[in-house]
Amino acid sequence: MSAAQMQSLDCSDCPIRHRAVCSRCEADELEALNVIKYYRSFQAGQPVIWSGDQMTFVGSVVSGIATLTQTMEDGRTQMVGLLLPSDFVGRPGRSGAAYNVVATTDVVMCCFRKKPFEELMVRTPHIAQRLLEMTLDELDAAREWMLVLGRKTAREKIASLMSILARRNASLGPELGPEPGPEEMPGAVSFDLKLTREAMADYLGLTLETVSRQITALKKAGVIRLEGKRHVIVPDMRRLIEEAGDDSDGGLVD
Amino acid sequence: MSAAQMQSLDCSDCPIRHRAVCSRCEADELEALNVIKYYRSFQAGQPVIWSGDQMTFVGSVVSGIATLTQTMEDGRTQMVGLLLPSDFVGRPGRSGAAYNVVATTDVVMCCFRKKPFEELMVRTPHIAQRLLEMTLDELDAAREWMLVLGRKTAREKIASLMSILARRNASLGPELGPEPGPEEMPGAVSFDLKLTREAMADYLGLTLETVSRQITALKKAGVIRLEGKRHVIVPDMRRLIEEAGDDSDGGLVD
DNA sequence: CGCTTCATTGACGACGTTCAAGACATGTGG
DNA sequence: CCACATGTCTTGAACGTCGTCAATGAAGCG
Repeated sequence: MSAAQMQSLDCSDCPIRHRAVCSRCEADELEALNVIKYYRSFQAGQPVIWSGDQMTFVGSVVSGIATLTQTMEDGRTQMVGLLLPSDFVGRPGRSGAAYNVVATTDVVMCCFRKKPFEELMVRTPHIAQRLLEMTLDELDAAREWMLVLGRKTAREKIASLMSILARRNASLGPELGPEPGPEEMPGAVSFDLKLTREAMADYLGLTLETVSRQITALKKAGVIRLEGKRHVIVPDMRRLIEEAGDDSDGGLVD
Repeated sequence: MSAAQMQSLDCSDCPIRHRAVCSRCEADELEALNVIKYYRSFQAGQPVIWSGDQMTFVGSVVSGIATLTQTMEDGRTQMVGLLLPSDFVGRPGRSGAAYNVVATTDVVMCCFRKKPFEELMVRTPHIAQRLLEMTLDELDAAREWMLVLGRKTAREKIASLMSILARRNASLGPELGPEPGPEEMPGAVSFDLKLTREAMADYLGLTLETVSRQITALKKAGVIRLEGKRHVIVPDMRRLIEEAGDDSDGGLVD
């Protein structure tokens, strides 16, 4: 779906209607958002925002995947966020971007002009409440990630990433995830790996060579299977979670 | 200041009045908070909350330092948050704690009974707004930290930690930070290191031996000086920031 | 077909961990 | 006052994981 095609869509038909920052909004609130919103497309590989730039908008990822990265002067880079559909980009109350946002696949964003959005947020608790909830979720994810970065081995890191992607992919619902292939066991999970080895390395604080080696190792151990380079089949999620070093099943605390 | 001593204090005299979750509140809002609040002390080394436990309260650190940690079954632990005065503990809308919170020094907390606090938050945008702001700040800090964990060398990690502690210590204001000693240069920064080597290791994803070695190395290089084991003097902040691998001066993006 | 991009594999070495011993400070009991 | 235990920190030596450098392979595209 391109930005042009989206433009004609009503919010109530939006694929991320029930998960995005607007999910709590009533009809009149959606209408208020509608007047300050516009859609924008980004091609795979294109930057969405560059660290330090002025931000003229905030918004939601409607489709595609984008990455949030930080870079040191000498080029070392660390991914600090993985933006899937419904995730929010930008920080109200701050004018400059703190991170690089890059479209990893083709991306469509639902953008709100920043100033009007901030004003609207003050008047619309439903938006602020949802944004708080989403920010708290992101903070939890960031903290889980810190354990991965700080304490896990390369192999556990790869298993953790696979586990996260499998879970998030599943939670998008069958219509957004890939169809289960014919040869997959019931209970098996599979997903498309939409990141390059380098992007995975930046996610996990590894080199791309180590990523490649550990993927091969997990494949040889039968923890995952690959179809092509980018489609992953997990025959047994519990096994994968074990390899990730996570004790509990990773179910969310409530 | 003990919990008992705090109990008699009015919110307007509270040392964290202008930074905590209540900082935006008007007099009547403070009064509403006041009826659901109570103070509680924790001795150094004592747990405040254990991961998985039911949370009966949320609240602010009034004085002292606490740590937020995650632990794997085999004992590997990663610190995911360092709680200084005015920082908020607990997540509204969730009943179980996701992390271990441990008092590193003696700690006094201003606690709010969780249920009433959540109800109050719905009616009081000033609280929700401030909480959103604080959560966004924490998310930024977590992301900075991810770069440290994923991409920096042991030496850079230590320098980064020192740099963060020096900065946060300074921002607490002179009355909360230690007095500048007699022999310190103007422009020099100094602070008390209120973490053990092991806590620093858990913060940085290192072993305590590596922490010890790198501190010695920075000392020998003249980047820092030590008075005893726990008081750090930074003769030249720029030098320290260079060692941390941070290009810009670490000033906040606005 | 050559070119580019992405991924795999191997050899080697550095950095940080592991294991172990010892230093130093503080507190306790004989 | 000294002997001894305990907790924190430092230092050394050996090891291993992961990073670095380099060659090769596989897939897509003009």
